[in-house]
Amino acid sequence: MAYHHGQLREAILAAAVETIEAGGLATLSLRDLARRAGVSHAAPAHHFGDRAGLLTALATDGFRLLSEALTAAGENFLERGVAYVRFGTRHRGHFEVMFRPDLYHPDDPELVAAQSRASDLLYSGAATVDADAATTGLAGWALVHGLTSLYNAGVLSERPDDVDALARRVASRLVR
Amino acid sequence: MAYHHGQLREAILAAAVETIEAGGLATLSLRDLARRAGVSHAAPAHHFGDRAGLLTALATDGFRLLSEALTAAGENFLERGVAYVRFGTRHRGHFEVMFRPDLYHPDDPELVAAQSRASDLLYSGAATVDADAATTGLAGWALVHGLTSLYNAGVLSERPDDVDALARRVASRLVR
DNA sequence: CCTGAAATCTTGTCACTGGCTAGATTGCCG
DNA sequence: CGGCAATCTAGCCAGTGACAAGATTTCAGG
Repeated sequence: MAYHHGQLREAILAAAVETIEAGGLATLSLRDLARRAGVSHAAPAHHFGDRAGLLTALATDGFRLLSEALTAAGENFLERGVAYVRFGTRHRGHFEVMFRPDLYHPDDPELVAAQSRASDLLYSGAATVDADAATTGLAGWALVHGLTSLYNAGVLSERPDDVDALARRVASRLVR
Repeated sequence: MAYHHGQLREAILAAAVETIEAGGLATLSLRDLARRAGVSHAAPAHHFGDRAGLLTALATDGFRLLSEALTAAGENFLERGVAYVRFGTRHRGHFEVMFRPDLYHPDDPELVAAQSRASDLLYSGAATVDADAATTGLAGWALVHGLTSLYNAGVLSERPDDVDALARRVASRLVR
């Protein structure tokens, strides 16, 4: 067994996402993550500082993944909304942390950069639909964000496996 | 000092809401609530069982308050949406718990009753706007839920004190 | 009034958690 | 190859949720 793990940071982050998706944020324990990675209980602190530091890194990863997903969806406003929902439901672990700034360090430079990049991608495209881009952009964001949250919470009466189709159908109400 | 508190259950619930709104769910501690109420650390367990039990009671109260708010808003679909946002931002403590079933006992009878009552109020009214009431109702719910979540998270660029006006303006995009 | 059962609350304990400090080990750069 | 920084370990502390056993109070029924 090597003294140095080598990829501890990545291993911890991956295990954290897995844990959150399996049992929710409440079951996330730094010590458990350390055990799973086969290191001592204080090893994660070196990479993340504290629990909030770990969640900061996780949220940053999330915003980067979201930017990728939005970019890949193209310029269409509706399709970006669908991509948002797809991202939020496929990466539940990240999504659950990203919009809870009280859990992490909201001033972290890397986080802020990733955040504003994703935000830009969200609002751009609203201008193609409506003159009042600010309101339309916000309405679209709210709709897809709410749909994702409710879907992940498991409170929707209809909860199909095909999230794309659901998102497209619901979001169409806004852009028609 | 009386041995019996008398209103311990209500006192704990009120203190819990206050704590959540002040510092988030992470700072909520049963022992701290007990200290604030002037009772021993094990007293809350008698009323709520465990932490999840306390949050179940809190969520139940939240769904009842939501039903009241929706009823008071009248039959209009848009105004019910505005009332939803107003409720969620004014009762942040309740709202933060209500849609996280992993935190409480989702099968609790009283909770389920309060939940379905609120759900009925949410979806009724959608039929007045659109033929496809299910999709329209879901779109409306998602929009106001997302707007509330984003507002509470503090991630909106525009974050006016007049939440009603913001909600009305944004939600109008859906029902026009 | 009074008595026993039920409700309410206390004290004590346990395992677990996050954070801190001091020190051990390793990789790497000059 | 020597020393320095990065990485990890070991030990400790206060705080937490859950549980068990027992004390106090309330209250209904005789």
